[in-house]
Amino acid sequence: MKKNRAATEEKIYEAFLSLLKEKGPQGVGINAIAKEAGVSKELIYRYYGGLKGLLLHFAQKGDFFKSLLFINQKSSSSVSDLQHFAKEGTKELRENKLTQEILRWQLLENNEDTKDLFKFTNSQIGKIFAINDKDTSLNHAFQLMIGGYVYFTLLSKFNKNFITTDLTKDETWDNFDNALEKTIELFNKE
Amino acid sequence: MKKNRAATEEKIYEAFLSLLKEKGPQGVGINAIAKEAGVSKELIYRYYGGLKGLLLHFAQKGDFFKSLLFINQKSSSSVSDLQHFAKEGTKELRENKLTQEILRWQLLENNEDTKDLFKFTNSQIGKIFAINDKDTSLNHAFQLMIGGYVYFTLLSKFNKNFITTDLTKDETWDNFDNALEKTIELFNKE
DNA sequence: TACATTTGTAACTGGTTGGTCACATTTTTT
DNA sequence: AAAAAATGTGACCAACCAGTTACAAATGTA
Repeated sequence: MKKNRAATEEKIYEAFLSLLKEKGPQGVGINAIAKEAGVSKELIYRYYGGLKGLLLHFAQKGDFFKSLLFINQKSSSSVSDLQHFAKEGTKELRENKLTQEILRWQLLENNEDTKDLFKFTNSQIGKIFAINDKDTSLNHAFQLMIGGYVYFTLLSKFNKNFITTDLTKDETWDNFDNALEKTIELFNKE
Repeated sequence: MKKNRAATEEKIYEAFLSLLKEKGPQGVGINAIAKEAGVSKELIYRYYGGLKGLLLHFAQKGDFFKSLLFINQKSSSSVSDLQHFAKEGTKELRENKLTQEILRWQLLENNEDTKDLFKFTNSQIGKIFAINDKDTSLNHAFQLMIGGYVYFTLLSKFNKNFITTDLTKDETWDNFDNALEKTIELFNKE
């Protein structure tokens, strides 16, 4: 057979991304990655230093959130800016499966292996939604609603509904977007 | 040794509850439960029909949310009622580890075994927070914020922070409560 | 007392996990 | 060409998993 380390490393990394996207945190094990990549698992240890090293590589490369980098240029301040960030952010969140699975991961564990990955993800999330540390009711309400958006997005993978709300309908997400927008507006008016 | 089926069944059930509360969904396996109960795992199959049956028993007995039953008497309508439900609900949610782990579970899977359990849990959550199916901005905003509260509660088990917000401080949760309250107020005023 | 039923345990099956090892083959260097 | 280094594979290990089986001991009943 042909031998090509660079290509093999790429196959392993792509297999990891693919599995994380499809199966979530539970799906990324050494055996599963090796099988998906069609390669001996020994090479994962040799080239990346196991799953731990693979995660570190992932965190440093940081090519989740790729499609969002255009946003975090300006520093938000005005109300319409905040509304814009919110709308763009929620849309992206719903479409980016990889990010969703990392966020799901944070609800399951946080050990030495995942530490760096989560740290970087969080800073990116903060930028996307323009979340600052102002101690205002609006900011707290905003964070709560972003958290809710994340929650419902993750929930929708396995559950059709939250109580009576149908998470599969586009209308539901439009309603959430509008409620978020209106809340910002109301807080700003008073 | 002494033989006592009723006592053994209780030991198994308590072991299950204990493991779910401490270790979460990942912690409740047949072997772990049997070990925790100090009993042969065969008995779990014989008395409950395995994990599936144990979950069914749990769902039917429904003694999570025990401490909340006093709430869901009245049907919410007024603004102050909604605020009251929100405040009591969030407080209870933060204190009830068992409920938290079931909610976490819903983010991981939803199969034939867990179906009934989740169904019952959701109806209880709906009652606690007096969530109805009115198609208003306030209702959507409210649901989003309750979702956020659930998210941050689950997140706080493994993560100290959400972006810059310290989830370990009581003050943070007070801020969330106040923001929730104020949002209801603002929506009602306009 | 003798037999049947219930309660309980321990061992075993077949499968999966993460991790390591010895070996073969290809590529590079001398 | 010969030696050395890099690349890749499959087997192996110990630990775990769910589930089943065979058997022992206690309890109930005839």
